[in-house]
Amino acid sequence: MVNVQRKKTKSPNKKWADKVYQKLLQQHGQLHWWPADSRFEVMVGAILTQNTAWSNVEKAIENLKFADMLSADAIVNVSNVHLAKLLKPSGYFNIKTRRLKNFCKWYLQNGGYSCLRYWSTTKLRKELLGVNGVGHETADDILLYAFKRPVFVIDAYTRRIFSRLGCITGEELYDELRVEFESQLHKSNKLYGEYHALVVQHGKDVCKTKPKCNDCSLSSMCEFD
DNA sequence: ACCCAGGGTCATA
DNA sequence: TATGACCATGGG
Repeated sequence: MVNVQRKKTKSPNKKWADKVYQKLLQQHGQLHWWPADSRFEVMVGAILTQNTAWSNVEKAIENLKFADMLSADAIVNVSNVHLAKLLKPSGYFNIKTRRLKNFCKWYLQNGGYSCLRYWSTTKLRKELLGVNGVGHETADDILLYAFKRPVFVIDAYTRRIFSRLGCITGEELYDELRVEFESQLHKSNKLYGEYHALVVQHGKDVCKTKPKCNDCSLSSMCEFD
């Protein structure tokens, strides 16, 4: 008998994800994400919020609502210049015009939510990533908050906060981090949804500055070795 | 005036 | 695989 798989994964209990969640929840409370009136609005918001402050996205979404354009049919049929005007406050309006149309075409071609809801999470993610303008985070936002799939969303705040805590390096590939969080937490779209909301809220409120997190309530948890 | 925000694509090496 | 340029508004 040669070396039996000595693969015990050094630290079986790297359970920092749950501890940090409890801390964040205690500090910020339930946030009830994603803020939107419909699933489709979630999807639109996920695309418009790319590298953009949410306050600016809200203005663009209000424009779409006021113009009665918050539907896939309306978006694919309107001219690019007109759509770009509505999206203007969210920034990158020319690019986002194309991205939003790309997404809506895909959405309609596949029968909309009533058909897509039956797809597996794996297939949905693969197809979403095939839409030009939809990357990992946008796809997972849509999977989690619009399709209610248990998918943990990774964003810049996640990397910043958890690398400061010493839990991760911050250089990991997107899916590596997603799988790491998902492996530590029970598979629940409610949990993942609240968690991501808390991460963003904490990032905006507390861990704003780059260099260090001095006055951070999580700093007491920096002893994970 | 400067920095950043709830990213992603494309060209290049 | 990995780096850099580019996209553009509004608030601090």
